[in-house]
Amino acid sequence: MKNQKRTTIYDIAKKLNLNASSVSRALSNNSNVSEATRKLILKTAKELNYKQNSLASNLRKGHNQTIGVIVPRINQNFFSNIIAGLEEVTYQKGYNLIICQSNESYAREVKCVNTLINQHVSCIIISVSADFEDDSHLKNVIDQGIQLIQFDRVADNLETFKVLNDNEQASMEAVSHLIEQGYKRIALLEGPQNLNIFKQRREGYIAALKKHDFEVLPELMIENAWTKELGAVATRKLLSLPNPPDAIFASTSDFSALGVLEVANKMGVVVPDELGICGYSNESFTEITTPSITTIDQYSVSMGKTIANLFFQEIKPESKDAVPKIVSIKPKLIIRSSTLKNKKSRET
Amino acid sequence: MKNQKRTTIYDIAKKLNLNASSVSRALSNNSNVSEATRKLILKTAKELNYKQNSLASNLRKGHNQTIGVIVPRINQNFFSNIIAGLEEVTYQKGYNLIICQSNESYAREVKCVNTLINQHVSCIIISVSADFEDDSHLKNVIDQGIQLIQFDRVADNLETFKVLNDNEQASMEAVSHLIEQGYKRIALLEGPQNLNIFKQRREGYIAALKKHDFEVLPELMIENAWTKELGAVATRKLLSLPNPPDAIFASTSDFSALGVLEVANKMGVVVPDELGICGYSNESFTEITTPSITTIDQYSVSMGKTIANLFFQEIKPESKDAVPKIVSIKPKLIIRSSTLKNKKSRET
DNA sequence: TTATTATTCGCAATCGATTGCTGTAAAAAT
DNA sequence: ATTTTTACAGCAATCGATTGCGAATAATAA
Repeated sequence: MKNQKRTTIYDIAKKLNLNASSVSRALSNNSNVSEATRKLILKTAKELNYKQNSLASNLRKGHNQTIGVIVPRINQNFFSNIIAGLEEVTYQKGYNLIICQSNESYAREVKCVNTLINQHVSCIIISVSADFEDDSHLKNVIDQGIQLIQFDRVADNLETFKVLNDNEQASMEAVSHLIEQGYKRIALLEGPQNLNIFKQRREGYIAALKKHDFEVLPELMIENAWTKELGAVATRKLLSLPNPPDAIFASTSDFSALGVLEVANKMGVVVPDELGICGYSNESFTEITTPSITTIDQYSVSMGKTIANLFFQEIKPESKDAVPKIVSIKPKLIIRSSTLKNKKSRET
Repeated sequence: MKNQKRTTIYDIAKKLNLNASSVSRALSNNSNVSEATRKLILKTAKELNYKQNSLASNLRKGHNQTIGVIVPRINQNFFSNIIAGLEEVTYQKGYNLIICQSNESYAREVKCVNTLINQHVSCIIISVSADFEDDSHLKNVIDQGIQLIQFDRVADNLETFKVLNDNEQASMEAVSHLIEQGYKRIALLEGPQNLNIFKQRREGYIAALKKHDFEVLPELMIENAWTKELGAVATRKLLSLPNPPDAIFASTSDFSALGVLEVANKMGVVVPDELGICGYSNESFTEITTPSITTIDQYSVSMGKTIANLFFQEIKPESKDAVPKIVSIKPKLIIRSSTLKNKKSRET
């Protein structure tokens, strides 16, 4: 209870008339210690309630069983699942996570990176913030000899390990699905275009339209609509067009899709008959709205595990020259009521 | 890019023909360095891309700007919000968080605690796991001179700082609300009773019943029903009783309340007319179910901030003898459609 | 000009654990 | 019985930053 100093290997050594080096060896299971003294050391270590000082150990050994993680927001489903997945794997390997959130701020992201560099983490896993500006801070990570893994939102030009969702493919599938359901004018709610993921989703949208010989109409593409509120605003605007859309693909998030749904319900626009809605992320609530919302699952927990395994299997063993690798995970379209225009005809 | 050694204060010192101590002083803004040399040092530090080694610094200074957090599950709404709140405050104070999840396992919780002790964190913030056994590992934290703050699920007998929800009060209000709405037979879905929070919620339930001269019926109290699936199972059992309940308080979580709702909908039991439902936690989905679910908001993000502030304001300034303090936060009953039996009569 | 004070900087110990090297004693081989 | 090998433990340097103390220089006062 007192703030007295913690017991060190020297305390143990002194008590046993040994040298600290022997204590260290005994505790780290190195050879060069007789079985008798090892047992003695372990016993007194327990008696004195010895706890290793990882700071000293890591300083001396020059490396750290710690991985830094930087995400925009910890309490966003996708990211908290990623972290859960990461933690699952890293824990088993005896590694710890230091977690930071950038709060979608570039300045703060830079600070987080620097803190983690100072901590001598052995790897930084990052998904960049929304107002991402340039990648000099990430370059710095590499320069300092720290492994870097980017996921989901990445700096495209930087050659690092990356774990990505195939956003374009997923987006294309979603829009194709809408087209197949018979929707004719499909609107797109977009996120900030400085983030690669939103660019890709836009491209998937365009690709799907072109593939089916649909026109790409700029007035149906609304930028920066990635909260529930902004989704609602965008929907009101879209539905009041002279020629309104009959489907909305909220490529930004399920939250904006929820905004769309609420406005539609309020305005008496029947979903899915008069308006199809598709979200992105498979947030838990999409399953239980009325109607339930079609969305895209990103396998976030398993993505977290993938990232961690990438580190342990590919990067760590030969930290000298692991070739940066891009792992692409194909998200899955989850089809629910909000886009099943043909449901009735099928059911009968 | 190379794995060459990082620049240290010695490198800077050598380049400028100075001593490392001066470099250290310059970088830490201590006095005893002339303005000229300080500027020179800062300049070359930037040139050489110097990054402090926090391991060395913390080892020498004997303390660590790091706080450890242990939660059962990172990707559970309540906990990820707590963490977000914590991070918000600690970041501003220049502190880092090391986050671990116990996965509801006591053994793993103990390991997490030990890791954090080894890391010499200055504080451990914990919500104990579901199969919590005894508090010796937490006592150990205190013995090692590390501050301990428990929140939500706490070891009652251990005198530490605690930040709690007033579960009993909240539970009582919820049940009272049900009674006022005219429900006559109110069932309770309970969590594991070795966790204080569930005990308190049970007591609130009983207190409310007694207050309104209702009988406490053991057959209406179902233990261990804290997932959606278990909630559904419990509901089926309850509704098939000869004298079934007309309201269910899922005191464990909104997820079990959701299970209740789905079973009711499936069985054609009208909510809220024939069955009232109240959950716990104010998960985001409770707002958008049909009908929306009455629940209890725990102010999780602000609770996280409260915890962090407790550390910085009360504990840190005088680490010698801060008197353990219990902060109780009153959760808020959020009344929604699932318990508004009187809605129609009111509206007319 | 000399004495005193204030600045600025270097020296060296320290935080706690690790590890290559050396020395000694015991065990094994000759 | 002597030599060689092995096992075990100690010595001391090291990781990088911090800090009390003292020395040297510059600035100020007398």
